[in-house]
Amino acid sequence: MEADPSHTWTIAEIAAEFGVTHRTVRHYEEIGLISPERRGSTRVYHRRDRTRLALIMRGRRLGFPLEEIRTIIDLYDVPRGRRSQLEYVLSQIEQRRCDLEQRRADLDAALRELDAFEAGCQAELAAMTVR
Amino acid sequence: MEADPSHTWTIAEIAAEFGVTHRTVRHYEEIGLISPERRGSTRVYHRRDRTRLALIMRGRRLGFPLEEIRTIIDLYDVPRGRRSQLEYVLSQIEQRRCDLEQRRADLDAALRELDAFEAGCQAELAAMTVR
DNA sequence: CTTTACGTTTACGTTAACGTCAAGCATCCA
DNA sequence: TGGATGCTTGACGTTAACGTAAACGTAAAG
Repeated sequence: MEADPSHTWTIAEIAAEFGVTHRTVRHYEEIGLISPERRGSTRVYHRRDRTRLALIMRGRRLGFPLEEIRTIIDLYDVPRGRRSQLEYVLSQIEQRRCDLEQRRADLDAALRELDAFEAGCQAELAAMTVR
Repeated sequence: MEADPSHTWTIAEIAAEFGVTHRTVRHYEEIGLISPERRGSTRVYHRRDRTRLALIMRGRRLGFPLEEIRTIIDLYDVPRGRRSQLEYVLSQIEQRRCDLEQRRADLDAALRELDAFEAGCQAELAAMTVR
């Protein structure tokens, strides 16, 4: 929402924005998911940190453990200067895609079952209404 | 895979089939996710238990906590004799659908980002190959 | 008849992901 | 200047989802 690329945020602002406590934000730093700048002892968050936080939160909504989230978002930051590195990243991408598509298959199956179940309930309800 | 509806399974068979330990299966019983028959002190699993286990495992793959999985699969077993019960179930179904669709949105976003990132990497690789 | 295989309960241990104090600086503001 | 506010670092507590070990029953198999 901020256009200025040099804008920074405090831990309170970041926590409020993502709907978590500052303890949570610090926990993510402890395990190396983010690494805000320090001014003195105070943490200063940049856009890069917000980007990573957003990815973390989405990973959480999807139910991924933080360790797995780390491998995912770190993938976007791996240096890709050499061909071997690029090829490694590409292989990891395939890996991730498989995982995500498996999940989507499960999700779609769950949604279809829910639809069928709802239709059944609606039918029952209609039958009750009639009599 | 078993046609006979009266077929039963031991805990070892069930655990092997779903790729978990017997401790896990017992844990699910402890928290009331399944309730196998008892013959003496020995657990006897029926098709109903397998069905629920399958739902549990899918919930796990989707990253749901067991408590949430319970509310989901119990929904399929709520008595729906009275209109009020049916209406409650239908409202719960809507609730679940919202949740699942939010997840699918997140999942699709993640997949699209992955696609874009892969395309970028492929382009980089191609540029390296050319020069 | 005792070993082996499989089952049971009880209970403490472990890991992840934070929650929850406590105690201490820094700064703003009336 | 003296709270109030906001930030910091410990460090112990908690919940979920099992792991793991002990100690015991039972039934088939050699």
